[in-house]
This record gives sequence, structure tokens and C-alpha cells, in this order.
Amino acid sequence: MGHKPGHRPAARLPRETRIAELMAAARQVFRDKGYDDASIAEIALRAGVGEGTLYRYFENKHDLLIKVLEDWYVGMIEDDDRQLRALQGTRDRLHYLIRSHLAVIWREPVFCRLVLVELRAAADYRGSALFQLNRAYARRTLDTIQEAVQLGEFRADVPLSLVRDMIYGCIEHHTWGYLRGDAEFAVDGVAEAITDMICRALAVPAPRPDALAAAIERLEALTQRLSG
Amino acid sequence: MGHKPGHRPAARLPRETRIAELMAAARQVFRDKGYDDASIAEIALRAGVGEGTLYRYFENKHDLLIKVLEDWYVGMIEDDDRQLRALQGTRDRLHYLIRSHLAVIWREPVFCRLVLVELRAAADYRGSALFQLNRAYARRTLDTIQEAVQLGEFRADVPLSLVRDMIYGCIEHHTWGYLRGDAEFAVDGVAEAITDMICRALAVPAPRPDALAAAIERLEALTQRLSG
Amino acid sequence: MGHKPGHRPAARLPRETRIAELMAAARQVFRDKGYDDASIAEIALRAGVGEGTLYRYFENKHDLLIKVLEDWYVGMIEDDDRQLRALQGTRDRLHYLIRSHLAVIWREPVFCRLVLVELRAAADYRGSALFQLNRAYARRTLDTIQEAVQLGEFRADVPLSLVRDMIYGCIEHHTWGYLRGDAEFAVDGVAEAITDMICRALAVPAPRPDALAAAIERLEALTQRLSG
Amino acid sequence: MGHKPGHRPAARLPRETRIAELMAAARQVFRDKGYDDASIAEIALRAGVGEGTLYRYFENKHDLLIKVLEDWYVGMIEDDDRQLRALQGTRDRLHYLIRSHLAVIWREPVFCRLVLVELRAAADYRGSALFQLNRAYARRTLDTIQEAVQLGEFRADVPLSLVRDMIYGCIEHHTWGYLRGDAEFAVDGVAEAITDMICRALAVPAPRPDALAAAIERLEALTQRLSG
DNA sequence: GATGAATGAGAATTCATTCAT
DNA sequence: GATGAATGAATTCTCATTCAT
Repeated sequence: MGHKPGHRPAARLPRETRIAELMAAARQVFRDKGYDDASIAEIALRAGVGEGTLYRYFENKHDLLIKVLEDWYVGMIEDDDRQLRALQGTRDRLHYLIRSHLAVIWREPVFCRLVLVELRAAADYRGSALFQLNRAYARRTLDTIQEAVQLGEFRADVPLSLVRDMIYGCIEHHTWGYLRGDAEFAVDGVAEAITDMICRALAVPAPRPDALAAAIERLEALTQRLSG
Repeated sequence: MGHKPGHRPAARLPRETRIAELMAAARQVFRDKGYDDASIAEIALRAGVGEGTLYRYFENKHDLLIKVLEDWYVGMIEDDDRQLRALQGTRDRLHYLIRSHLAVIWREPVFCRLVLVELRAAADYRGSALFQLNRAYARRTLDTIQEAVQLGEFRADVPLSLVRDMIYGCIEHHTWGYLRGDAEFAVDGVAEAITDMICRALAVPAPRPDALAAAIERLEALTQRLSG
Repeated sequence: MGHKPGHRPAARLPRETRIAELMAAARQVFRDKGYDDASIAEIALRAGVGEGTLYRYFENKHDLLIKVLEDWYVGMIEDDDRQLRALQGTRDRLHYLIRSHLAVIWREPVFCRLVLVELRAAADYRGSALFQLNRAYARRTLDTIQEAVQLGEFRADVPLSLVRDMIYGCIEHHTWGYLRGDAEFAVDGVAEAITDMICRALAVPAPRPDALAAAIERLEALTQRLSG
Repeated sequence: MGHKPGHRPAARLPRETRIAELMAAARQVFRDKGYDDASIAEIALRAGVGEGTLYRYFENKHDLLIKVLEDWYVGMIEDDDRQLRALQGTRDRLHYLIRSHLAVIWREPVFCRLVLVELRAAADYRGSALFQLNRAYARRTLDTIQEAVQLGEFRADVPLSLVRDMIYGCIEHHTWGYLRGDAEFAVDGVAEAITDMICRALAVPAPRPDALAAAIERLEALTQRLSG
């Protein structure tokens, strides 16, 4: 056996349990140190296993990061979805989605930065599970808008994906200072402001003045005749 | 120790010239290889100097990257400004700024990714010259909007910085696929769409014209009578 | 990244064994080359391991040197102590300590020079384990002198630490030529001479002449009377 | 010409003047930074010349160090000698020499450390001018002792060189803490103590005075008779 | 004489990953 | 399954010294 007397090997755990423990340890360390400064040795130590054990469950360090972030993402979306289901009305739902995204950044700036810098910028991002998760995440925003379009609340002639980019890009751009750790931001204020702008950008156009004027003219002529 | 016999040292150049050559070589290599895969040795080789020479002019590899990107940025802004000066009208200027930013990404995706990933995410970004350059860059957009507000073309109750975040965040978010190298995007189409949305989000609410109000009043009175 | 195929990794050894082997190899190389000219690569090669292995057990090259010298020092003191225990008498013990120190220099001039030049002159010497070892080493000399003082063999009014400095400083100063490799010295002759001088410097003062003269006078008077 | 417009080359100075300036600058920098941390660039800068100029007057950095230390040494000995000449009496002269050496260490710990670590330990020390200077320096101590021997004040059977080693070795050993910068020492107290010990170690054995010898003889004769 | 731009050999160090036990 | 000792490629950076101008 590969263990020294006095160094009891970690108990043999059911695969799922072991994985959960490893991810918990990794999540902790990644949060504290970021990716580069986190070491496999430290994660293994915190999980109470040998370094080799990590490689039985994860391909490599980067894979471990991905799994940790996916796991975090999934939990986050679930929580989020539960709350979203209770909300009616385009503006309220939109506002919730925006505010919730800002809140995630507020709570987990390190993970958010890792997603943006280590994963999203990687060549293999498209094709990753996180890419899909992200799509699902943003899907809800797109759906909300699409419904509003069908209800006639929002105009139909805007490219949906650009609206999504505008919302998430704006949030991201606005919070970089916070993500870097050198600025703050106000979740609620920003959420309101963005929601307003988006709603305004998507509002159905007021009826065109010319057509309106012509209609009025015709009606007035008619009124004249009838009342004449 | 000085130069070895057999390897004639590179010609003695004035500081500025040498720096320009080194930056040209570095720009080339960074563009081809990105940051991590670029090696000092290769840059020096391409510049036709010894590796040590680089260190006479740049603190280290990262400093070299920063200087290269700053240089590129400055040139870009200058070109841009020249064209901008010729443009009148809020929409045209805004459209130009947006389109031009998209075009930069289109032309130099590698540098853009380097700025976003290697520099903007770094802890010392705020405080860097590039941060300042970026402010200057975005300033023009803010000024254009501010003028429009003063001209009464745009509403006054929107937080300027959020509009900036919306514009640049949207562009960035939209082009990540291209920056990664796994998607395309249409400069012109996107520029139009974003400009439209922004203008719409900022448009002053159509004031109910007096004539319209009067007409409605009359019609309502008539309706009252006819139905009375 | 792990081991390359084709290069079988060195046998997996228990920590202590491996460390012993590495130190043996390092001791060898440091003795042959000194510190600066010793390379990690050579030490690793001689130990039959990869370079990285050294860094599992020693922080860096300098730490390795320190550990090697400490190890050497400890062994030396132990051997020394064993012999010292058998010796009685102030002069014999003192002579042994002095001679033994000279002998160490004679046998290991390179290590001695490394201790004097690389370690003792370093800012963090005080606080190092070697500093403590050295104290223990010199302690025995101080104890010997102190006992002699209590036995009335040595005068009590000399600062102990200065005597220590005198002994070790003298030895060191005298052997620098040998340490540099450009002179010889005679262990035994020097040991005798230094011991003599130290003993003389510490000898209790001869009884005061006046008192002696008076005693003689009294005795002579007595003799006169008796023989008269 | 090798100079840029705006960078006036340093005035052409008489060789001796220029050398003096360069050494002054170097002395300054070596004192502040030690040897390794001193850079040729900084020394040249402080001297107001180009780096290459240093190499017209000194072979290399190490040669410059040597010259600086020699210069310092010479000045020091001269000052010292002037005062020594005024002193009469073995003990006073010895005390002066010891105290003066301690005072030098007190005033210039960095240079002293440089001499001990960078020069004295080097393979080519013997053969260097500093070695000769040092001999001259110590010569005075040897001469003083030798004279005392001839005057009958000191015993003749001690190896002179060992006495020298004892004096200077003791001082050096005692002051290492100060040289490293982690301890203090009291010039006067230490000077007294060392002088005392040395004088005691060299004192002629109290000659049995003739009177004493005669008395003893008589007493012994008497004892003989009485016991006979 | 003065300059200072150009040089480049050289070595320590890291740590994710492997695989014999 | 668990372990953790062994690995080693790969790269930055230094700065005293030279010599063309």
C-alpha cells in the first residue's frame, strides 16, 4: 500500500460524497486565492486527501475550476429561478433578473471574475457546459422580453440578443471596478437605472404624429358634418 | 559581460528609434502569440537585438506589453478623433463612436482581448496609464451625450456613466465570441442596432402637442353630445 | 508536469533517507566547488534525482547550504563532546578544545570558510540555527574557564566572552591563510602556544611581594633566635 | 563624438582629480549599498560621468572596490600613526592600537565588513596591496611588543604573530554582531579589557628576587641543621 | 578622452501531473 | 482506491563590461 504508517489514507467514500468534499475544498481555496495562486496541494490538504486523489475525480486543475464554477452556477440559477417564478409583469421580472445578477456579483466577485477571465476568454468556452449554463441563465431574460413583445408591451423590431448583451454587458462593465476590488457599486440603484433604460429602449413607439394628425382631421370633418 | 567577439552588436540607435523598433517587434509577436506564448527571446530576435537590450527600455515583459498596448491605443484614439471632428449631429457622432469601437475590435481582436484580460482585470488597472487612456476614449461618448442633453435631444434624467457602460458593455459582450475566435459579427449592423437602442432609450418623451390636446377635447365634447 | 516517459523516476524513498542522500550529495559538491560555483543541477545529478526533488526538501539553494553546514556542525560537536568528556583538568580540557577547533579547520577548510563568509556575515545569522549551534560549541570553552575560576585556578575578573573571542578569534585570524588556501599551519604547535597564552592571561596573580617579604623577615628573625 | 546634444560630456579633468572624484563617488555608494548592491551605473551617475569612464581608470568593479578600500585604509593608518607617535610606554601604545582598531570598526562597519568578506577571503588576497597595508598596520603592534620584549617588559618566549592574531582576532570576533548590524559594543571597555589580558599574557614571570633566593637558602640550611 | 547603448550567458525555481506502492 | 514522492521543461531577468561614435 502506498501509505506510511501513521498516515491513515482517507476513508473510502462513495464517489459522490468524495466529489462533494473535494469541490467544497476547492471552492474555498479558489475563493481565497484565485486560480493561479491556488495550489493543488492546498486543496488536497484542505480536503484531507492526497494530491493524487484529486486526479481520480478531476482531469486537472483547470477542470476542477470549471466543475467548481459550474456547481456554483447551477445552485445560483436554481435559487434564482425559484424566486423568479413568483414574479409577474414584464418590468418586475426584468428588474428582478437585473438586480439578481448584480447581487451575484456583489456576493461572489471572485468567482465572477474567474468566470469572466479564466473561462469566458478561453478558446474552448463555447462548447463548455458553463457556456450552456450561461445561455440558460440569460434565456430567462430573453424569454421575458419575448413575452413582452408578444403582449405588445415591447416593440418587435429589436434584435433580442443585443438587448441581452446590453443588459449583461452594462452590468459587467459597470462592476469591473468592484470585481477588481477597487470600487463599490449600489445594487439597487443600478438595477433601477438599467431596468428603466432597457424598458425605455424597448417601449412600443408612440403612434406616429402624422397619421394621428390625419385621423384627427378626418374625425373633425366628420364631427363638423354631423353636428352641422 | 559585454558583447562576445563574433556577434557584432546591433547598431547604436537613438533612444526613441530603438524603442520604436522594439515596440514594433513586440507588437508583432504579441499579436501572433498572445502574451504568455510570446517570449522575450523571440521579440529580441525579431528586433535584431540581444535580450538584454529590451530590459534597458522596459522594466519587464509585462511592462513591455503595457507599453505596446498603450502605444496602440494612443494611435487609435488619434485616428479616431480626427474623423470624429468632422461629424455633426448627435446620432451621427454616436453612431460613429459605436461603429468605430466595433471596427477596432474587428481589426485587432488579439490586442482587445489582451487589454480586457491581461490589463483591465489586473489589480493595478486603475492607476495605470491605460485606464486614463480609456477614460479619454470613453469621454468623447459621454460628451456627445451630454451635449445632446443640453440641446434637449436627450432626456436629462439618465446616469451618464451607465449609458457609457451600456454602450461599451454591450459591444464587448456582443463580440466575445469574435474575440475568442469562434464567432463573427457584423460591424455595421450591430452599430446601427446599438445606436438605435441607445437613442431610443435616451429620447425625450414625445410631448403631447397642444393641437392634439385641443382636438381630443373637442372630439370628446362632441362624443358627449352625440351620445347624450 | 509529471515525469517524462523514458526517464524512470528515482526510487521512492522515505523522507529521511532521501534527505540524507541529498545532503550527502550537496555536501560533496559544496566541498568541491564552494557555494557560488555549485549548481543545483550538479547536486541533483549526483544525488540521482531530478532538480525539482531538491526543492521538495529544501527551500532553495541557500537553505540547502545552511542545512548541510548545520548537519556537519552537529556531527562535529557530537564527536568532539565524546572526547572532551574523558578529559580532566583545566589546561587539558582547554588545550583539547583549542586543538580540536584547529583540527576542524585543518580537515574542513572549505566548510569553515563557508560558515565564516556565507553564513556568519549574513544579516540573519543571529537567529539562525547555526548561531545557536555555535553558541553551544563555544559554551564548552566558557564552562571550562568558569569552572577554573571557581576552583581558584583562574582569576575571576576577566570578561568571559572576551576570553572566548580571544581564543576563537585568534584561531580564526591565524588560519585565514590556510582557509584561503595559500598557507599552512601547525595544529599542535599553535594549539600549545594559544593554550599557554590563555592560561597565562588568566592565571591568578602571584601573591603580593610585600606580604611575602614580611613573612620571610619574620621567619629569618625566628631562625636567628633558634640557631642563636 | 559619442555624446548626444544636451548631454555635455564631463569636463576633461587631470587624471588624479578625476580618479579622486570617482573614488569619492564609489566610496559613498559602497558605504550605502555594500558591494553586490552597488551598481556601476549608480557610481558613474553620482560621479557625473558615463559608465565607460570608470573603466578608463579602474579595471573593473572589484578593482574599484579594492582601490577605494586601499585609499580608505591608507588615510586611516596615516591618521593613526600621527597619534601613535606621541605615545610612550608599552601599555599606552598597545592600548592605543587596540582602541583605535575598535574605533575604526565603530566608525566604518561597512568597509570593515567589505575588507573581511570581500577581500580577505578572496584567493588573491595575499599578493594584494591591501594585504601589504594590513601588514604595515599590524606591524606597529608587533613592533611595540617586540620593543617591550627587548626592554624586558614582556617575556621573549611567545610567538609574536600569534599575539597579533590574538589581538586582532579577538577584536574581530567580538565585533561581528556590530558588523552585521545586530549588536553594539563599547569601544573603551573592550579596549581596556583586551589590553589587560594581552599584557598579562605577556608579562614576564615575576623574577624571584635575589633577596628571596638568599633567604630561602638560609632557611633551608637551617632546616637542615635543626632536623639533622 | 568620454560616452552609454548593446550585450548574453547562466541559473534558480515552480508545481501540476504521474504512477509505483 | 489512495497516496505523495518524484519530475523537469521552460523562461525571465541581471548588470558588469565593451567599443563604435
